[in-house]
Amino acid sequence: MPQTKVVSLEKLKTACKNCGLAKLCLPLGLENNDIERLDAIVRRNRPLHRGNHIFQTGSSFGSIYVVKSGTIKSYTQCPNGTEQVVGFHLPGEVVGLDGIETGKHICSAKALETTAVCEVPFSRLEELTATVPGLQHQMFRLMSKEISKETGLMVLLGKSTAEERLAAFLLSLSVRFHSYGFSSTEFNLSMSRREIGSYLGLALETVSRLFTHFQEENILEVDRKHIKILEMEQLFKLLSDQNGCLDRLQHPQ
Amino acid sequence: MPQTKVVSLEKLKTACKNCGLAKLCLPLGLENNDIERLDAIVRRNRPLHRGNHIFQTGSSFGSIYVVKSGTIKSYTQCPNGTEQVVGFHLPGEVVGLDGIETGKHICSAKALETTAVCEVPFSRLEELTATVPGLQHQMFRLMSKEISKETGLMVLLGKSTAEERLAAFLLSLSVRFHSYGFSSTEFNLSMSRREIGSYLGLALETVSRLFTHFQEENILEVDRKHIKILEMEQLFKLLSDQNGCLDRLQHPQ
DNA sequence: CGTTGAGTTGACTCCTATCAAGAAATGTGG
DNA sequence: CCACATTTCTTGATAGGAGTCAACTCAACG
Repeated sequence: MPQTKVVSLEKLKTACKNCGLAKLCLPLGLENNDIERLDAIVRRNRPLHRGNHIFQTGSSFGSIYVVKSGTIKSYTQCPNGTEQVVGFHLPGEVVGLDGIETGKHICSAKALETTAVCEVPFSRLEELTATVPGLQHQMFRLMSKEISKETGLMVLLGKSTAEERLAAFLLSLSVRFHSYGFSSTEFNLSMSRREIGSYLGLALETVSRLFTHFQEENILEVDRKHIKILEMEQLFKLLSDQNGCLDRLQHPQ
Repeated sequence: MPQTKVVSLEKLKTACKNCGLAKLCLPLGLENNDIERLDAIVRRNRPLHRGNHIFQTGSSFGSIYVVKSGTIKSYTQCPNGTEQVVGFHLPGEVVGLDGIETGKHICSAKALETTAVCEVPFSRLEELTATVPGLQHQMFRLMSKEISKETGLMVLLGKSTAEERLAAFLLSLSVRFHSYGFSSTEFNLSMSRREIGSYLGLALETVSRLFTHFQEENILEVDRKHIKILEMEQLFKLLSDQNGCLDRLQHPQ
């Protein structure tokens, strides 16, 4: 049935694109009906507005989420009230893997702007990974990637200066935007200076100063939330001088 | 066959204990022959001496490793020569999950003292997880735990003072030793001040000063590598003041 | 018994947090 | 649509925590 075949290939693309799990199934050469099975378990909820939560610390874990558009911030609330940002999740990236172990989420996740996510019920995903050849391995890979990020983070937060941290952050965003088809040199930050600072272990004032500093050096063009990278090479140089371990900080998934 | 049953239960304990994957199979109530299958794929290599590598950055990934005794340090080498310690792995803990994603290890792992590890060939483990009910979920949990550690690390490295970092480190060791049956208040550090500093994002001099400081405050008794915790409560207090997000920094697995 | 590496301690410097005030943007309600 | 309130961002001044440099002690080891 050649016609079915063609239809299925189309389905693959659209289904994967829609469910946001493209990275999960595309490299596999999944069977057509496997794609459909994967597609079938995905819930497409209505878009989140700025400030809406996907889940909160302590809430019971049931699904993982794939960002389709917008930005998700994951964070924890420290007892003294301050929040610690632990991740920004751009389109194509996965949120919620922290909850598998205990069955409860150990951080909260909220939308920084209007954001669409796909919900993948985890128990149903596990049924699939147990039966669809190769899908299990893809899940292991996905989680391994998250674990690898830790290495880059330790270098960044342990050894690097404020300048290096912001450079690494901007390059990370650049690469991730690019991999999803956006410009790698011009984009809008959906997070505040404070949130960037929290993520990078810096005070918001330091982040602000660095933006103006990078602008003075003609490395960036900054207009509030709008960023234009003028000298990508300069940003890279800021990293490679001290450490080159930052490559794996946050690659696209 | 009641007798077989008893033997198998014994086997469960010894097999799990030997292979170091106790945490992986014990909570499952695995079938007897499943235990044997898990046990069968584990390779028991000869003990490592201080300085021996399990794997190095860039080497191809084939197995994960479970520490049976001793300590493994995982680290990356920065271009400028300095090393960044990214983890210390105590008995019962797993090393090497970083390699799944790319098929190459992104850090090196070496023994800090005489150390015994079990090697679990990953492709064979994957065959098992695909067929043994529940084992897949345990693997997901194990990896989720590693991902969760990231959250604690970000708080620790992003927001905490030197004092808080060392307190968190010592408490983490304490809990992990305790969970494996060792004393929670008295133990030997297998890593140097420099390595602790690298892991915590501090200079070795700072670590040294903090040890003497803690000793002056009668929180610790320090004799070179030997540590005795006198005031566990004081250590906890150092954390809870600023942040209580550090619980999950490094729990036993 | 000299050599080597690890650890301690002191003096000094510098990066970045903190405090503070003003500017710009965003949101709100009449 | 405008005035007011609120938040975000910027910029400056100051202070403190931890890094760096350096000298010394101590233990390990051949």
